[in-house]
Amino acid sequence: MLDLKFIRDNSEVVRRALIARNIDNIDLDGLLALDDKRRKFMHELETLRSKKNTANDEITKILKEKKDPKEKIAAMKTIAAKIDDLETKVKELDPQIESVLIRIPNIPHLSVPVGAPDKNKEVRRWGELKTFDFKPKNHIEIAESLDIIDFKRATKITGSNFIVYKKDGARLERALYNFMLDIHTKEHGYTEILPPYLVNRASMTGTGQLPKMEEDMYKLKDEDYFLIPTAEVPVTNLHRDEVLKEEDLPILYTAYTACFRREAGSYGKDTRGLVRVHQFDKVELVKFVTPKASYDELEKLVGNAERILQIFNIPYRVILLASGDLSFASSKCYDLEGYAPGMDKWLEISSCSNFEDFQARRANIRYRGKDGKVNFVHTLNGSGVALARTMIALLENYQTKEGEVLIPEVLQPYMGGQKRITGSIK
RNA sequence: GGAGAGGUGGCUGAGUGGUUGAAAGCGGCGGUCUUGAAAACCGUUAUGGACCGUAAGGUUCAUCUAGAGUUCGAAUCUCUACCUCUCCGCCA
Repeated sequence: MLDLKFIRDNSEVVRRALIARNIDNIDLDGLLALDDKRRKFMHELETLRSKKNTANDEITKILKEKKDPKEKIAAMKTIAAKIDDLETKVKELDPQIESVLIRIPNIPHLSVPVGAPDKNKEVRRWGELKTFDFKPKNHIEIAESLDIIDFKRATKITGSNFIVYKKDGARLERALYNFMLDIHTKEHGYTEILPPYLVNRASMTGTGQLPKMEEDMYKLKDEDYFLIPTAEVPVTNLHRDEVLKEEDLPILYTAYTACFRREAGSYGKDTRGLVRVHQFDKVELVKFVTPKASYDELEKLVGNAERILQIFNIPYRVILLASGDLSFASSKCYDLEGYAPGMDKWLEISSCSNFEDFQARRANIRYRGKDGKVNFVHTLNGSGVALARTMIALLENYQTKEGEVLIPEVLQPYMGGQKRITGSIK
């Protein structure tokens, strides 16, 4: 959420940001008019309240002198009525202002290219595309022939775009997130968190998923709880309504969770296989940092995610997202796209964002500086990395002519020393 | 699910209708002392908004989980919601 005062003082900056994001359903002038109206009421209201407070002090004094304050009290009744009236008016305005304010996205950072997604900029590329002396299969063919993912039965027991991992598929998945968590905690300095997969409305609002994306979330019927679309939500909200200490920053968390997304409206695109599923595993990285450090921390965060792909030797490119492709709460975002030779596609495997104080303001996450002043922290997060699509990249990059899949050396200890997936192992 | 207790500042915790924005302690900051540190002592220390001022600062309003109500006046009384704790029940 942006600061209303900031919007008031920088309305042109906000207007440009909305245009850059190609958002046209925000009535900025309407908001400013409402704000103006509210401030006039507030001024009047505060004057009256001041009068009230003075009069109340006088009544107290009269009572102490054991006299009768009857006249004063009668006079105060009229003022109290006026105050009531104004309070009602302000209370009518507040939700109107709030409903616009909460839908205004974050301002893109100056380094973010302005424009539609075709303005996304590749900032670097790592690794060599693998060449095969046979026609590489896609992950669906591989998974089915090795019997490590059961697409059909997943549809039976739940519905379309769910998957069942089995045998070495399930084992590899488990190895992957264990390995990633170990790298991030032991080598990158993150603290491991295993949060709830259900969160309340305040948490979803705090990180910016609500109210805008409610139709993309799974919601419980009997409680006002949501299935998390990413560990970002519970982990960032860990410090909601808290005042952290500057000397404790940066705080770095990593968490493995399942992620649940309805993907409403995205049917027809990438619906086969593992690319777009309603439930997938992800290891997430979350940072709470001082404003001064946040852009350096973003670069480090991207580096931490890249490290995983480098270890797996998966070729990837780093994409700086243009303003039109930026998620609601983020100021700047890098996507990591890993190459999947079987599909001959670059797949988004990680997304690393700096939210500056946008989430912190919504979720009220602050820190006390060494000078004693309290201010909003900056929050960041990134996937480190998303498992389903990493699984695609691994299966397709590590496949052999014989139809087996080699297990990257670093993962072998996590799979009991096993070196390859042959399909014969139960 | 049943019964009871409770939600107060960065933290612990006092306060049950009238200078209480809120005692005390801890923590933080500044200082005295010290070669330095600790200890001790002294001082200081909520957050947000509006207005005035170049600024230092000043004036003022709000905020004791949230919302509604009673009252001239609410941290304090009433109602509702949410949350926490204790005991009982159920349960992996």
